[in-house]
Amino acid sequence: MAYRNVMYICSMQQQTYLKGCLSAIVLQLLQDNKRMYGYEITQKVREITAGELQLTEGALYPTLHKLEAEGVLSTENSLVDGRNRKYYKLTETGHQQAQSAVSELADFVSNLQKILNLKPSLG
Amino acid sequence: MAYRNVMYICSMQQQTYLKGCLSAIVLQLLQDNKRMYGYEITQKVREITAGELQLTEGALYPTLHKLEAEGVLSTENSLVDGRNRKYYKLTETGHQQAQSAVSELADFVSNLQKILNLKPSLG
DNA sequence: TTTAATACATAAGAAAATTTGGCATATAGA
DNA sequence: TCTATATGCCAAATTTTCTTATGTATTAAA
Repeated sequence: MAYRNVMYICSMQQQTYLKGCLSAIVLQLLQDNKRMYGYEITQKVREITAGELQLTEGALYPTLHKLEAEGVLSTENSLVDGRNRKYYKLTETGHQQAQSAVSELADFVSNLQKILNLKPSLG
Repeated sequence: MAYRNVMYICSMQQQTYLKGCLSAIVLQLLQDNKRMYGYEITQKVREITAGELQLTEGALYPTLHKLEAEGVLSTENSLVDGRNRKYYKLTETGHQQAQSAVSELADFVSNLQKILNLKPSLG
């Protein structure tokens, strides 16, 4: 059985901050790429963040299933090199949801930065 | 009885993204301000983010208690205008923890931005 | 005197991710 | 050939964390 917990090479703390952002990250990636499969998403995030962020499969797949159940994502299966892949892409309504989720996340990030960059107050 | 749920004027979505960041936000504010009390923290965040982020008391107070129990924060009570205030400040070890937590959060924000700003891939 | 603001606190429940396990195929190395 | 690694999907139990809903109490303004 293969060793799975690659996570420990990442910052434990940053993983904590992921809470709540996972759906938005998935939606953003699916706006940038027409279709992606689960494993590909985990690798993409790892690549973009130079290994600093690692989506766990235990978190990702339930999220994908939930988004599909909500009608935000649709799927199509394909067999590649003898291995199954399940591609996800945004539905029509999914595109709208993705845009609003991503813009809200961007706003949140901007608010976080305001807090982090805050100069010491006098008093 | 006073009306409590001021939260509905904020973005529900952004509140979701808060998950996991609350402690780090508190620690950052306490690095910028020698001491703060709970209610003050909620108002400070509201002020900094122009009302876009609202820390709920139900989330904040347990977090403050947890950080105190961990030895990150210490408290002192004071009576102001007939009302009790519980001031929190960073302990010595708290300062170190605050620094690492905040820098990790900053890294996380930077990673999020990489994901959000990602240009569409070819293919 | 009722409402709103200030100020603390707790408890039940939901939401979301983690942990930990499972299944299966392909490939490279010892 | 045996093993580890990489690829690819999934689910259940648990834990963490926040939301929602209260409770208590003082001050001030309408």
